Parts: sequence; structure tokens; C-alpha cells
Amino acid sequence: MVKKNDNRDFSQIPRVVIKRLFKYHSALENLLSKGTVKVSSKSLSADVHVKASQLRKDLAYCGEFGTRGKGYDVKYLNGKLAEILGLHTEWNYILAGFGHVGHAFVCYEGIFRKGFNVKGIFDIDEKKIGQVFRGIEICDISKMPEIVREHNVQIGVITVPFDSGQSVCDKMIEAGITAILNFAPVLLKPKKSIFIERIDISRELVTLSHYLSHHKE
Amino acid sequence: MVKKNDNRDFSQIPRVVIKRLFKYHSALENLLSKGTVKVSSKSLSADVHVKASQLRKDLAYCGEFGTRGKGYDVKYLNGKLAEILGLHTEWNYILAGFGHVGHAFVCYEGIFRKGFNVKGIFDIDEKKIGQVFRGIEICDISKMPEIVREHNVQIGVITVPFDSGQSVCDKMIEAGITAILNFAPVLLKPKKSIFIERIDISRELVTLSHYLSHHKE
DNA sequence: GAATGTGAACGTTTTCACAGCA
DNA sequence: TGCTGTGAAAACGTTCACATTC
Repeated sequence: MVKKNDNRDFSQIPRVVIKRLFKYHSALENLLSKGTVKVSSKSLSADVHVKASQLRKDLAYCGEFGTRGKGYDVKYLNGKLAEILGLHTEWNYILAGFGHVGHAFVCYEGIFRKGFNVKGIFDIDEKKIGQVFRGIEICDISKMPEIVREHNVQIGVITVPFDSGQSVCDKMIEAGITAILNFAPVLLKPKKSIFIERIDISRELVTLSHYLSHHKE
Repeated sequence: MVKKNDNRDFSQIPRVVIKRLFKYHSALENLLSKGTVKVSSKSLSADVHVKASQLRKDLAYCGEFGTRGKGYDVKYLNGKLAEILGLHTEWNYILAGFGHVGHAFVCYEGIFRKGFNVKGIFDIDEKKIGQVFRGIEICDISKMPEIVREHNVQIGVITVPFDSGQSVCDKMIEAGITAILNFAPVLLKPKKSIFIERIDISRELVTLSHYLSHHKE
């Protein structure tokens, strides 16, 4: 089964679309585990609560993966999406701030399963430094450049409290990190242009409180 | 200082705008703590990395809070945003799934500071049930309706692993919860129309792996 | 003069509707 | 006939530019 894949520039796909591609991928994984072989845009889109036309438009960013009149081959589409999403590669990350959030992150099942591996954990707490967690020694941040270099680390995860986020970000960039996932309640201003994704739990909670305040029936 | 506030329907504000309003609010808190009294749309918008015109348009959803030629009163605008975001109210929540993520959530500083209070923690693990954490006894899910009723709980936080998310969601709705924050790697299908916000750490990580795969220089 | 508030222009994302293919 | 892939249309969100107000 050969499909055209006309030198598309996957870097131009909007972030919203990427996030939906991941939803499709997850739904396909699920279908795959149930042994489903074929799926239509209608059925797959229903699984992830989007319109069928949107699913098809999203896929159109990437190529042509279906067969008119038939639908999509679950395994083939799943593989293609994994490829586009970079899930066929193993990625290494370091984590700064080994508090509750950092701990939860490292233990989070889904992350390991998707091929993301911790290669370094950093904290400023003297009591934590030197401890070993899941085979990784918790280090002082001064060891960061060495670890990033030695283990070919691309990703930095920031789970420090409050304002130390910025200085950690600076140090990660200096060490050679090119993409950051930021849980710190701070808007990072990177010295160099790199990719930053932020998760702000308070912000999501506030959408709830806004809803509750104004949607009383 | 009296401003018009012409019976606007805050429930119609798009979620993207709400999230930016929260950013403005956070930046204003920061200014307030530094003793700043007045701020212009230009300066405030720069703090949160948006265009001044966007900040003004966002505020236009809510009313008129500034003075032409002068700017905004920091304290006044901050208060108004807090009101719109529902941060002048105390909200009660319950949490299901007291693993790493649940633990991190309950301990997360920002949540408590913003007026969100835990009123119940649930887990299926026999060993955890009966333990007391920060004054809250960890219970079996069967106690949920009682606790929701007694403590006037509006929010449910789902931090269970994998697929038990859906059944927990059902039970929360049955118990009277009207807004859910979902960390489970599952798309919830609520039996009744309620507000659901999802945080998916894997999804955010995947935007990083996509970036790294296709932006090599 | 300075900075807000807003209609109009612009750009992006979603949806529609159907041509094209198995 | 059934379902994909895609232009065209609609909806939505952002930016511009300036009239308005202090």
C-alpha cells in the first residue's frame, strides 16, 4: 500500500491540529488494541468528539492516508500519525524541581510508554541531592550541561515553584536544551528562540470558577 | 470611580479570552505587590506577551475599566477581573484518585491560594482508605454523594489512572458535581451536560516531540 | 498629548457541500 | 453506493487605525 506523501512541511501544521492528531492517534491505539482493521472518518471523529470534516481536513495537512469509499486502515494511519508526531523516536528529558509535581511527572505512566526517558533530575534541596530515584541521581543544577551533553537530552521539564522558573530556563538553554515543558507559574522569556509549552493548573481551574460563576441556572 | 457595566453576559466570553484574562489578572497581582497604581494597556500587555489591542479587545468583552489618556487603575482592574473569573468566591472540590498526580494537585500552592478547598479525597486502594491527609479522610467512592451534599461541593478533580475515569465521572455527576477537571487520559462522555476541562500531560509532551522531529536546523 | 474603546480589515480555523475515486 | 479529499463559504479570532475622551 503506497500513498503519496508529497514532501509536506510538517513543521507548518498549527498547534491545535497537532493536538487533535494526537487525539486521533490515541483513539486509533484503542481501536488497534480491540483488533479493528478499518475505520471511517465518521466513526473515528465521533470517538474524539470532532466533526468528520475536521478530521479529514486535519489529515489533509499531512497527506492522503485513506481509501475513498472504504475508510482508513487503522494500523497504517496510526503509524503515520506516530511518525508525524515524533513518537517513533525516543526522547530524553531532564527535570528541574523534584517536588510533588516533578515526582508525579516522572512517575506518570503515559510519558514513559511514549518513549520519553528521564536522564537527569535537579533540585536545590541539599537533602534531596545525592538521592537516587528510579536509577537517576538527583543532582545540583551545576551538573546540567554535563548530563545534557552525555545523554543527548533535548527536552527540559520545569517543575519548580514560583519564580525560579526563569533562571532554570536560562540554565537549560545554556546547557543545550531545545524544547521546554513548563509547569512553573511563570511566563518564561527564553534568551534564545526555543519551543516552550506551558501547563498551568491554576489557569485551568479558573476556567471552572468562571463557568460556575456565570452559568448558574 | 463608577464605570458602566451594562448587564454583560460573562458566560459568552470565549475560553481563550478567559485564559488571557487570567494572565492579565496574574500580571496585575504582580504589579499590585510592587505597589504600582496605574498601568497602560501597552505595558500590561507586554508583561503577558500579547498585543495591546488584544488586551483592550479582551477587556471589551467585560466592560469599560480604563480612563482614556490615563490607563487602568491596577487595583480596580484586578478586582474586576477577579470578579469575572469567579475568584472572589470560595470553591469546594473533591478529588478522585490519590496517586502521584492527585497528591501533587492537593499540595499545589496556587490552588489553595485562589480559594479552592478540598472537601473530599477518594481512592479504591484499601490501604489508603481511612488515612487522613491535611485534615481530609480518604474515603471510598460510595461516600461521595454524602460529602458533596454536606460540603456544598461544585468541582470534581479526576486524577485516576487510565480508564476508570469514565465511571468516576458518572459518579461525580450523580453526586451533584457541575464542573470537572480531568487529568485522566480519557475523553469523558458526561451523562448530563456539564463543564469539563481536561489537562493531558502526554498531549503537551507530544507537541514537543513533533516540534523536535520537524524543526531540526 | 496620551491612551482607551471600537468598527472595519485581516487572517485563521471550522464547516459545508460535492467532485472524484474505490 | 460509500467515503475520502478539497475548494468555497462561514465562523471565529486578531490586528489595525482612528475617533473619542480625559
